[in-house]
Amino acid sequence: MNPSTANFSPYLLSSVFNPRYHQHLNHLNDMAFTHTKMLQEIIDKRSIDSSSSAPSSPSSSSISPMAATSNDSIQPKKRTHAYLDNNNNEQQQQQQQQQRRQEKDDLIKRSKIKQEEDDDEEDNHLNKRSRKQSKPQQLAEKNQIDDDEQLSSEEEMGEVHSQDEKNNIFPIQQPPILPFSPQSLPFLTYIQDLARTHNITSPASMTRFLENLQKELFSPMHNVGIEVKRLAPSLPPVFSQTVHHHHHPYFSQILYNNSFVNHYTPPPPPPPILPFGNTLSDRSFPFRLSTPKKRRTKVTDTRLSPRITSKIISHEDLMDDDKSSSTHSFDSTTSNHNNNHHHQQSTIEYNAFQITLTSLHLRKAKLMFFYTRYPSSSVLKVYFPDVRFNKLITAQLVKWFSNFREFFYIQIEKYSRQYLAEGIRNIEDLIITTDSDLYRVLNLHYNRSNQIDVPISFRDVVQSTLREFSHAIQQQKDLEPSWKKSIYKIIQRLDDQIPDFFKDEHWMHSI
DNA sequence: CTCGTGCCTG
DNA sequence: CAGGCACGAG
Repeated sequence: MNPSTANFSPYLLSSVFNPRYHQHLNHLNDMAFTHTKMLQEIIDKRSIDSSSSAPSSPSSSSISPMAATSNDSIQPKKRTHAYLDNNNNEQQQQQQQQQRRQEKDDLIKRSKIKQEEDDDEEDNHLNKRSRKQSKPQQLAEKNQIDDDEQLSSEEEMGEVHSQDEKNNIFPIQQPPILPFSPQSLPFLTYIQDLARTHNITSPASMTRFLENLQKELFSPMHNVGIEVKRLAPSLPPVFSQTVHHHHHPYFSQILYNNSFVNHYTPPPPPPPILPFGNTLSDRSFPFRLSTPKKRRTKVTDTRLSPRITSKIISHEDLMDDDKSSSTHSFDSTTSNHNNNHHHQQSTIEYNAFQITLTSLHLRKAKLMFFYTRYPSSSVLKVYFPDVRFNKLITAQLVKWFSNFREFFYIQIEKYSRQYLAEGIRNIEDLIITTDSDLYRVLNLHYNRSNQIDVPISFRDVVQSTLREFSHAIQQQKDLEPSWKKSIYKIIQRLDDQIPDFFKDEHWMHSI
């Protein structure tokens, strides 16, 4: 709106005034949370092993070793992470950290085995319930449920009769979800540490960092899946199920969509630290993405999110497309060890390509908007040849254009009313030039760097749209329920052919 | 019930 | 821009 904002530096715009900056922080927060949780789990597993093999924590509980350890593994979770958890377990934790460095490899194997045991334990309940849980609105809560079940089954595994423990645990299990609650602040610190560890001093290295981070989030899970299968041919379904459930196109999406890179302020020159990344990728359990989210209230909801979620689950194995029944692929791939080979293959293949839309794709899409406001999904597929399309991706792209349109129409309506208010009577007087405010606003939105040849046809479209809106408003059509629909239809016919160079990847990378 | 769309929210 | 949601077609 205000042309003067164009003079602001991108950094100021995005980091200070742009609310998306907060989203970035939240995403990073979540990532940090996940990582911390993973590390914590490793520590926990370690403590389980050490306590069962060596009497290192004798007095902590008189019940049994198992009960003691399961208790340990729960407490840190409640407090969101171990950094804050300097209570009774301090001694034990120090010990654990030392041991962890020394016997990292050993740990992996053991914890994997341990994981299998865990899965065996919770197989029955979890399996049945999650399958039955086809109701979409519950999927959002699935993570929560998983955690709960995880907790309870761990307890059962240790000692079921510890009702007291459960009671103690519950109140803290309901932590606040506020993005910047005191509890989540440490994660910002944590992510900074991560960045420093990865020697991030420039946006370029930041990119690498994010990429590595993503790999660490992805590949280990699959490696785990494979390895475990090797170790235990009779892997219970629930294990893979858990893995699948927490699959993350979404997560990677976050990594890619975030232009955090652009806003990142390099920290002071960091002292070299141990390669931390390996530790991360060493974890050998299916971590849970318990990203706090608003819970659904409606029961009737069957919308995008749940559906997509289920799609993710079913599609990550067969990225390519729909046709196959989701439930089938899900079950067979997860619970059947005869599929070992297949599973590996799909896993590898899955790791091989990008199933994410990058910010580059976004810019490209915006530029395409100059030509077409209503691209069909088939058109999108043609003009994004480097993208591995699945329903998720398609939905996202479609959503992008939907958002583009929204902005487009909102601006035009705004200016339309403005012009009318300024006393314009004759619609023919509404002429859009490249210098028009409206045009500049739109151009700024879809073509920030101004490095594309905006087709003249776009100017025509803007003008036409403006006139349609003005006309409708003038006629007070805007009082009718869905008066914009008819305008939309008209504008939809004005779509142009998209130039072929949009298909060229090289060209795309040049923008 | 699934799926695609549009609105509107954060 | 992405999440959520209501609605309607199939």
